[in-house]
Amino acid sequence: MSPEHDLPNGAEQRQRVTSRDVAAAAGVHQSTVSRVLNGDQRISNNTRKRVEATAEQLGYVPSKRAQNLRTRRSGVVGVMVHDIDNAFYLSLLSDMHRELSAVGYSIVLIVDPLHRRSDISRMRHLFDDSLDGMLITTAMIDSEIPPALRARGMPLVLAVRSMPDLDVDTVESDNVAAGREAARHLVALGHTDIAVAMGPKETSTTRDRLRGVLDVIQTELPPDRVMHGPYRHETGYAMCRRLMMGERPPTAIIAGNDVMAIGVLDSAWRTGLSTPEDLSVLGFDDIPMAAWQAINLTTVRQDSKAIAEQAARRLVDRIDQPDSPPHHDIFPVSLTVRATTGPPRAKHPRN
Amino acid sequence: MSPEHDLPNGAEQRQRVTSRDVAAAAGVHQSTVSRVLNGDQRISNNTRKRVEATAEQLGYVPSKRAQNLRTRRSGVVGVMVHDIDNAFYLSLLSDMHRELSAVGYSIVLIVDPLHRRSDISRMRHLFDDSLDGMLITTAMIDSEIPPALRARGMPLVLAVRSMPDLDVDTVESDNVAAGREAARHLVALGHTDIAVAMGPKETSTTRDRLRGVLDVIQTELPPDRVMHGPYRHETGYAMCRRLMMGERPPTAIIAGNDVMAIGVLDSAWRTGLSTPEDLSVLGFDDIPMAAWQAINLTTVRQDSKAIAEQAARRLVDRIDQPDSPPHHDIFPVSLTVRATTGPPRAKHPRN
DNA sequence: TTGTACGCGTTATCAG
DNA sequence: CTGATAACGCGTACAA
Repeated sequence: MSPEHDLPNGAEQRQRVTSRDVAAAAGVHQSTVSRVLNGDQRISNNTRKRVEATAEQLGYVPSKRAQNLRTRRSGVVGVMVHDIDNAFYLSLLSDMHRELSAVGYSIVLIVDPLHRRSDISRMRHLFDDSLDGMLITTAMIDSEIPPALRARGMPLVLAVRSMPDLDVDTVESDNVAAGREAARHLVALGHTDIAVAMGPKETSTTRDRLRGVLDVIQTELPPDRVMHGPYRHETGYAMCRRLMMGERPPTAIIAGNDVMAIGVLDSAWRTGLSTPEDLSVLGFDDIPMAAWQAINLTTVRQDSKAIAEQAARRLVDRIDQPDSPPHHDIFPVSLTVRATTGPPRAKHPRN
Repeated sequence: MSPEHDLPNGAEQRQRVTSRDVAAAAGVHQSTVSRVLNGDQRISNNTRKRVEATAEQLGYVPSKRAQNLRTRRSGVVGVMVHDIDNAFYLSLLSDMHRELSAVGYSIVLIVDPLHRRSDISRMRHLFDDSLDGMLITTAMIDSEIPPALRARGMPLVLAVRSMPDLDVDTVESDNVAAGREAARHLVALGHTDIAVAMGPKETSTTRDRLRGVLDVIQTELPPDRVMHGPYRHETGYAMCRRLMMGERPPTAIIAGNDVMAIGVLDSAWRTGLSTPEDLSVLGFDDIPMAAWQAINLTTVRQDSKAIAEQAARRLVDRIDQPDSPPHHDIFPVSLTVRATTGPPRAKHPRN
């Protein structure tokens, strides 16, 4: 970026109005102006009115930069998300924003690329003092950033995904229960050959949902029935292709989340399979799109709004009370049955 | 939020390491530390090494807050978007983030609620000096914020939507051409009764696309064939319902954007209509979802990546050169024909 | 009720 | 090549 241009050139016309200017114009001291604007009670109504009037008239707005330095707070929290193309993370972001801006915080976006490891050196700016706290939705089991931030004393909340080895405020769904619900539903329908097309092994969501599924199935899944990959549409697409082109395609696929499940559906439909007759498909999250007529996906609902709001509240509390013991909030999930799951077709060789 | 707690209580343990601490430990003056970390050339290799070593060892990170005050720059730009549930705005945000963070800027999210007017008093924080610039994607023809920001000398770029009365950097698609492409396609297929289910009247996108459509149709559309509403899925859904339940349903609907078009499709399919036999549907943007098998929407593509990147570059330039003349970039669009448009069914009364 | 004085942690200018 | 010193614009204890 350009260095500071030396003094009175073009750009300098728009000098800011400072509290000193207001003070001079109102015939009081700068500190009085400061007091008035901070609602100090012991200011006479008279001067308060006068100061407020001249401030208004001069169009004075206090310098956030100076306030930040002085108060050692910035009123800004970072929210770490992945490359954003998942409706779940979007509404999460939006809900967090509503909750945080209501209490005076702004949000800066920290994008943790889904594909490549976010090394700590590229994230130096998280360690300057520009943020009052961080909300992290992209934690992996072995992420380096969260422990590093914690060691630095940065107020921190993990949302959606947890880290077993890190004792910080965490807000997530009961993903083991989610996995169980999913598997129970399919087993109850009569499926015996279920494949799982999950997200990355290193995430707590994947690990927990998978554990829930295995709890119910009660038997190890053969290796070709368990796949892992990024939480993306195209991952689901590719996994479904691989599974259904194989020797003995499964009768049901549990996808890592709705976006992947829709990728699975997209692939299935494109190759002429119909759901649920040829294949049952089930996701997690219940993003709005899952309810659309054209998709109509059976899924295990996760309450993203509750998670977002609770995580935001926990962060605000943590900033105010850095030393209180961490909380771990777990929200319930619920199965929503729609049109992509049904009994498997009676057994006979497909031609 | 909590006031500053008086001194040496709990939270104060984690005092920041300052350049003074480093200076003391390295046996130099604080200003030397500053010079080393800013890569000043006239520092002896000897002391440079020593200072860098002790800085590293003490875990020193320069205070952004102090830098901001001193340099009068924050390295933060605001990006104004609507309540985020449109994939188009999401990828826009993500692309802008990539481009801006590459040159050292952070992004703070400003959410302009889609439903209620964002009055200027609720947006006071845009006028403190915490932002180096603003990228606005939510401009309406009569928005108050952009002119107010401009009057204050805030570097400003309008992306996606323009404001005819405001002479600032603007980056948008050729929406008139987009409207023409849409109408030409349907007319060529033989449609003569086309309805438009557009976005808000007060947006340049709506206004321009509608103008393009009328250019081609060459006749005024009857009032019941033109509808306006927020750019949302449910708006498209409701409009389709109203249109198709009426006396003489149209044979084609041009929707304001893809999200609305998908709402239209959702409604049509839910009531048993099939596309394109009973109804042709066409959108704008070409969001990724439009290409999914389950949707397969004919749409006029808008190059959101190019717009995002160009807008980001323009803003960076504007911040560096506040007084250069504004640019107006217009990107071409292109029709993508998929499965939701076709010839109208031969005329006979529906039963 | 208000003015005085100082410091938040840097960057930048001026000496030496 | 490096040290001393002055801002940047505010909040706040202390004095009056």
